Amino acid sequence: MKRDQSTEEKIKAAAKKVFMTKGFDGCSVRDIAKEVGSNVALLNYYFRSKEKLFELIFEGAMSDFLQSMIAVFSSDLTLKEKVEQLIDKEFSFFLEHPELPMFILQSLHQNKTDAPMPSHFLEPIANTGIFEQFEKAKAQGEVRDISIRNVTLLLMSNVHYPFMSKKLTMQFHGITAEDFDEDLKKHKEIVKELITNYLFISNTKA
Amino acid sequence: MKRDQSTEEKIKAAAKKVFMTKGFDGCSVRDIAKEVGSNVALLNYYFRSKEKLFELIFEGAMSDFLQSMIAVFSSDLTLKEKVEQLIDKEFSFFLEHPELPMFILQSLHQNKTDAPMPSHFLEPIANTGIFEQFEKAKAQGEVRDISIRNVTLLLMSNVHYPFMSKKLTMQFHGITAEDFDEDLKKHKEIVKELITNYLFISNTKA
DNA sequence: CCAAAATTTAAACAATTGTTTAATTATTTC
DNA sequence: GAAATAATTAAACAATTGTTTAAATTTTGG
Repeated sequence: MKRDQSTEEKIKAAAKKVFMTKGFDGCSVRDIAKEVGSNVALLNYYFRSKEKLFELIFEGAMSDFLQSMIAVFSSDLTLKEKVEQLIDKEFSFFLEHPELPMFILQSLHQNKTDAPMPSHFLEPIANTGIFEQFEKAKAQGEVRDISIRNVTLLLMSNVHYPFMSKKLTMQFHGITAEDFDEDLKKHKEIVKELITNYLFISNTKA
Repeated sequence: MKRDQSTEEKIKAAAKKVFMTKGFDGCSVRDIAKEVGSNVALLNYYFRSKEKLFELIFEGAMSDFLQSMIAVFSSDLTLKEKVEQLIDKEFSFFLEHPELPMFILQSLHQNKTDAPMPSHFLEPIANTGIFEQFEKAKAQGEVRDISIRNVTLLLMSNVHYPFMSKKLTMQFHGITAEDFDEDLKKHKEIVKELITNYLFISNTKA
């Protein structure tokens, strides 16, 4: 029977921190144990292996990653408002979890998780009816003729990439982290205007 | 004295392939040796250590990464033409080196290379006069009032990210690699229109 | 309070890591 | 062609890897 709930949670928190910053290959189980302040064997006592622990962390991260979209989509707003809100919400979310995009994409890239994305991640998004709302707006000529997949790629590019490219951008321009954060704010506003201007046909409210 | 130039090159090629796909932490020197078809000791005979070998590969990758920009910038085109050409060229370049953006950003992210970007990477770009051309166009009202850093972030986001997000996007939409490649082509055209429309004030040719 | 169960630990496991050594093979040089 | 040099190899190095074992400690339940 569980004696102390917080031990398992402490390990998960430590694993999340370490995996997120160093990646699966970039850390050892002893790194995580040190972060917890306890023994290596404890990790395998609660979670059966480094891989199992990672999968757990990854799933949680993926969940967070997608969750931030759902609230916006299931609200009662126009499509244009949803796009604007999505950009706002995603930016403030990633400001608090700046390592998330890199962690997700890198883990997928190196097949650290082979399974296809579980439907319990994707169904909630589909269930918001956002796709139907988009197709309807397109049919009514409120929205440019563009596939939802290309809209997604456009949004993700402009929302995820900046948080992955901090080091590159700072080195490229020779600027400080503070400078970069300023650019980030500006970028958000640019992207909002850029994308809504492009997507939505003027003189109608979608 | 060198007996066979191609041995050193074969190791570099193998190291590039392995590092690019698996990352520094994701592979062992024996993985590379196996790819070469020879002994581990040979790697340290030509390059002193795994780290030194990696730094060499990384620098080459970064050089390629930036090189693709320079040709466009130093050409004799209008700013708008340069932006359009840059997007075209970058896309065809990354179609041939799709792992490059992920490799660069991931390596920087995990401080696999600590050194700041050497000036011999950045100076050639500055020497093309692209920055001056941009500021001039801005002063003449041909270009929207936006910083060059934000333009860069915009371009990089839309050009680099798609190649990093292939797995995520495929899983997210449940599509095949062929589907994704189609989306990529479309994305390029969208981005070209999107960005030029946004940057350049209409009824003038920048 | 005491046995049983759950938790935590230290220690050891074999396998793998990057690197080095020393011996072998191939090439160059005169 | 023989001595010298360069290239390549197999083997071993100590350190680190993920995992397991078995003992110690703590908590639980009667």
